[in-house]
Amino acid sequence: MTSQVQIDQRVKSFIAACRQHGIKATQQRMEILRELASTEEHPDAETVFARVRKRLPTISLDTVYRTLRTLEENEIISRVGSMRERARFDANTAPHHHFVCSDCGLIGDFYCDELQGFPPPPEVADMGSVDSVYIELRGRCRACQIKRDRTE
Amino acid sequence: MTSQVQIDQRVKSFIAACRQHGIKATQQRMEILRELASTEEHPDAETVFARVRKRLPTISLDTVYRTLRTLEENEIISRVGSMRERARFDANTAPHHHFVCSDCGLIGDFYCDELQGFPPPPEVADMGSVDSVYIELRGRCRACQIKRDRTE
DNA sequence: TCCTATTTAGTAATAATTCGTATTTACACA
DNA sequence: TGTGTAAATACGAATTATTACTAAATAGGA
Ligand SMILES: [Mn+2]
Ligand SMILES: [Mn+2]
Ligand SMILES: [Zn+2]
Ligand SMILES: [Zn+2]
Repeated sequence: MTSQVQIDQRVKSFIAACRQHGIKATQQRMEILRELASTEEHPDAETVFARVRKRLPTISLDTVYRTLRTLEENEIISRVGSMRERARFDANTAPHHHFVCSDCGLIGDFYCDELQGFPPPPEVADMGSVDSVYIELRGRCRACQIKRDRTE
Repeated sequence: MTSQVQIDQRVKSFIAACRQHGIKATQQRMEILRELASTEEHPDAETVFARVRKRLPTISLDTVYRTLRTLEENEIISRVGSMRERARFDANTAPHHHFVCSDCGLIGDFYCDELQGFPPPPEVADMGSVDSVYIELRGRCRACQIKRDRTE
């Protein structure tokens, strides 16, 4: 899927991005990014650690976690799902979706028929069968927008 | 928003649902459901615990967690966000969404322009500003479907 | 070359959730 | 209306992913 040339290219542009963001293009960061860019399986931190360790035997798990966070903050990689927050529960059984404020954690319901009856694209059928659609709109709630405007 | 009568009705139908599912309608379960049905704020386990405790002072946090899981398994309530245990990372920066197998955790990419440019409904604009759309199709991957067919 | 951000190692802290187990309780049925 | 029993609870302890200390070593990059 992803050729060696493409991966090398990605790492190269990462080095440029580091300069832009003012962070160092360390060996560890480059190898962690290379590992992630080489797979489509969306690995977890432990998996990345185990694989990068083959090439950089002294790397620490701590560095992997720290680096993944740094890369995410700089929007070089992303995280699947909404981990690292506690589980939130919902007794509303009507079909609906959520707006989530990424500053304060507010969760609001909204209803949308178009999204509700959305047909899964054919490429998904190849992967498996879908039994539910989870949709989350992420942004900043009114209150947090105001709060943010005041502090800058 | 939700009237006392409606909440009582919900608890009453929960008792019937318990009979259906073959689980016991305990005081704890009823109060936990009542608490969730009384709010639109999608509380976490600790919050439910704190509130239910006012009415059932001897309830344990463990019971709250266990009950929320039971209610979720019986599809009486739902969980906002992902229930995954470890964070998963992604170096694919192209706009895309995910198919997630709830049996084995497989995560696959898919692309869909209609979803991509989807306009947030007006009720969402009242809540705040949206900066990203997170979509996850949940189901069972090919391999897990086969595995499941064999064991039943 | 040299300054300093970053990594390492190794341990400890957190924090959400789950487990072990003795005890209690819901409820089917006698 | 009592009673037996599987299911559920309470409580503390355990687990697990992740983050936080530290001090000393390393290595980017100007
Ligand atoms: Mn909701
Ligand atoms: Mn992806
Ligand atoms: Zn907010
Ligand atoms: Zn699967």
